[in-house]
Amino acid sequence: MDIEARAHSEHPEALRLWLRMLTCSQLVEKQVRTQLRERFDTTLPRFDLMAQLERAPDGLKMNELSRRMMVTGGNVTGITDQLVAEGLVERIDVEGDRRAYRVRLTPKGRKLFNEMARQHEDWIVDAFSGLNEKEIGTLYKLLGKVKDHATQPRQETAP
Amino acid sequence: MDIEARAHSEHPEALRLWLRMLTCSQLVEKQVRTQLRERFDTTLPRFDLMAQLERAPDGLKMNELSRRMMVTGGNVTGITDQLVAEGLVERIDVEGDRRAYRVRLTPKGRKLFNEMARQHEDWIVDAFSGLNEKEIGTLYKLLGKVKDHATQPRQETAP
DNA sequence: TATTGTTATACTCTATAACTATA
DNA sequence: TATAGTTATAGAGTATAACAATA
Repeated sequence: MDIEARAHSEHPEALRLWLRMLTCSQLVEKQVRTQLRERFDTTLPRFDLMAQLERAPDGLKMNELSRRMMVTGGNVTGITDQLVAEGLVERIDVEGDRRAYRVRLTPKGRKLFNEMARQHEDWIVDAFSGLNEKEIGTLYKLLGKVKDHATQPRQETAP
Repeated sequence: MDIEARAHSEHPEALRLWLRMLTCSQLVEKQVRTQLRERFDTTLPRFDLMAQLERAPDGLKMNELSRRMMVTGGNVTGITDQLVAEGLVERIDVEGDRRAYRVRLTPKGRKLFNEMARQHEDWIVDAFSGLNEKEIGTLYKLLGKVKDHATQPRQETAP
């Protein structure tokens, strides 16, 4: 097969799929951003950071937050500073490594996050209410394959 | 049923699905943005605008571009200005309405876009290469239902 | 009056790179 | 030297609102 024609136009389905996925994500994301701003005067990255912490009762180190949020460290510092100033999260010293912190929710932060999360879930359930349970499961499973493939360390050439 | 408990925690699958979809989109989008910057010194909104025009040989009016790109008009003006300055798109007067333009690709813009689109397709095919054809089709169909539901005019109350 | 498009502005989010302190 | 985190900076991306021209 002509090497130049390798993948071109053989898989237009993948392209159409991507454009549709992007549209769906943007639709839902816009809705969530707007609601977070209007109802809680906050932003998606701030909500995301608190959501990460909600699942980690002992808190997370900055580099772990950075990895999970898929943004570089400087940004996490900025968002954390805001949330600390509002008393929603706190920095805890790590024993045995005076360079590192763990960031965790304060009781106030946890309470606020729970309120936000409850409404957030409603918005999301509404956004996906065009699907039945089985379809949601199928979508979840297929996206899992996409994620796994994209997350796996690249190994383009033969072993 | 208790109204407060209406949707809460009854559909955690929708929430998990959304978080996974967001992750997938961000993974692919980050990859695309990086490649567009490194290889073509351009950005995703610029690419998106050109992609919209590529499908409209006669060009699109600003408000139509704004709607399709899901951003407000001022931003479209800014991106269009950049692309006009580089000779990639042009503004054409609309007969019968001296307020409006149509924006369309120049031959130079079309040529460049075709090059970008070919590589873009490779990146996308690679991103979804963890799925087989049937799975891509299923995913496409399910996301179509999500999109249709989110796009339909809201009608929360009874008719 | 309503619509098309532009201008001006402000803010969030982001990556990069230089930096400090500690390991 | 390497790592954890911060600071400083610049640019992308966005929404909002006021504005001009035309319908």
